[in-house]
Amino acid sequence: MKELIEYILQFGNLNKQQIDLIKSKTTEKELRKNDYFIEAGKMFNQVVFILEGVLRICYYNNKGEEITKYFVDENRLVVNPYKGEPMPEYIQAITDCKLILFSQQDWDELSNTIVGWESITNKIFQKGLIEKMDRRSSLVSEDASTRYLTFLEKFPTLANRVPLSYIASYLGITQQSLSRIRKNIR
Amino acid sequence: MKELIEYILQFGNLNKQQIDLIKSKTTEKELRKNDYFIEAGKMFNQVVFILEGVLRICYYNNKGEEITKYFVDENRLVVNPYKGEPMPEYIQAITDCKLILFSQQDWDELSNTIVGWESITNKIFQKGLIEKMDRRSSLVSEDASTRYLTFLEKFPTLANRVPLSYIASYLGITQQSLSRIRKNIR
DNA sequence: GAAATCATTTACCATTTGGTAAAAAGTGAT
DNA sequence: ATCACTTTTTACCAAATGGTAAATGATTTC
Repeated sequence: MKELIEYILQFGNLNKQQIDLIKSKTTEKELRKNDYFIEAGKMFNQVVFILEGVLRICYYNNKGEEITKYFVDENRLVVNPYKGEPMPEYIQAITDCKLILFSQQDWDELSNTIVGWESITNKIFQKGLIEKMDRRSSLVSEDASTRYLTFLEKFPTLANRVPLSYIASYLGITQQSLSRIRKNIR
Repeated sequence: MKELIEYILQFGNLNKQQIDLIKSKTTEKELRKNDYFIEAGKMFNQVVFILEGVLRICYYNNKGEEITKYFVDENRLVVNPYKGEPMPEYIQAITDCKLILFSQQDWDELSNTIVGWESITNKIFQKGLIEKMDRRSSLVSEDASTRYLTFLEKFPTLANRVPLSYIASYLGITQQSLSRIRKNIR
């Protein structure tokens, strides 16, 4: 819980009362490895903070291949970018996870009590999007080896606890190619 | 100017007085084809609305190749995602352009007078980012032909007025490859 | 309108990546 | 330890893409 509060305080100041109010809205949830947290087509009306573990966002492309779009690990918030619409993607636990949950409603209604809450949540959301964009941008216009090396830099804690097939589809290559690349790098 | 106001009104309601205030903060600017609007490393403290023409955002990768990261065409706002930091990328006019400009300060200070302005600008910014992400996401995990076809769908007005070399680098392929792909599609 | 310049296509071959399949390595349960 | 199962690596060949260079086409300038 400390981690969550520290995370939020990066984006604005809060007093003890406000922090307690935020805490009072949380629930905890655990996921087992391979559990789906959200299925595509369903509503995702929660805000999620990852205490432990790794989630991935994935979907099926028009050839029916499962594509990993993004990874999210400890001390990050997962916010629904398509508020009010069904999720177009799956959210799956790659490892066992411990999560802190807010209902989207509670999360939004905190702005009725906490002055500046909307500004904080907008900053959080925007920073997340910009970071995601930055990480995905390097996946275009670089060859596969460079993409893998960049992945290792940008997700330093992930390489050893995520199946290679997920990393391969994140990088836009087959797992055979990724295996070859890993061999050449050694 | 009508186009700008219509654009903003998509994100929230404004009365005539507020609209006039917004209008009073604008200046116009024209660019010739190939002019750089912003150079990498310099500050970009403006908000730009494109009345006519096409801009591109580009940079040089670690191999010194010029990479087109994104295109922006008519009736879109260009907002600096790295407020307070120097721009890491160039913004260049691909065609002759007519722009409407706000200084970042004027743009931000409108929230002192217009209730809900911050909410409107956050929505604008977030929608832009989500759209950009959506467009760029399909560039990973699809083969080059599919990427080109997707580009034609997502930027239907651009194919005929943008040099192919820019499109190629946006798609992450050489212009020779793009030329081959275009030949096969015909 | 001709020359010069820039953009696009084509050609050739080298390199990278994909597709299919099998082998090897790792994991978990009994 | 063995078996069943999953993940990762390897191998082989086909297909796609890159790199270099030249030919064609389009645009600008004088």
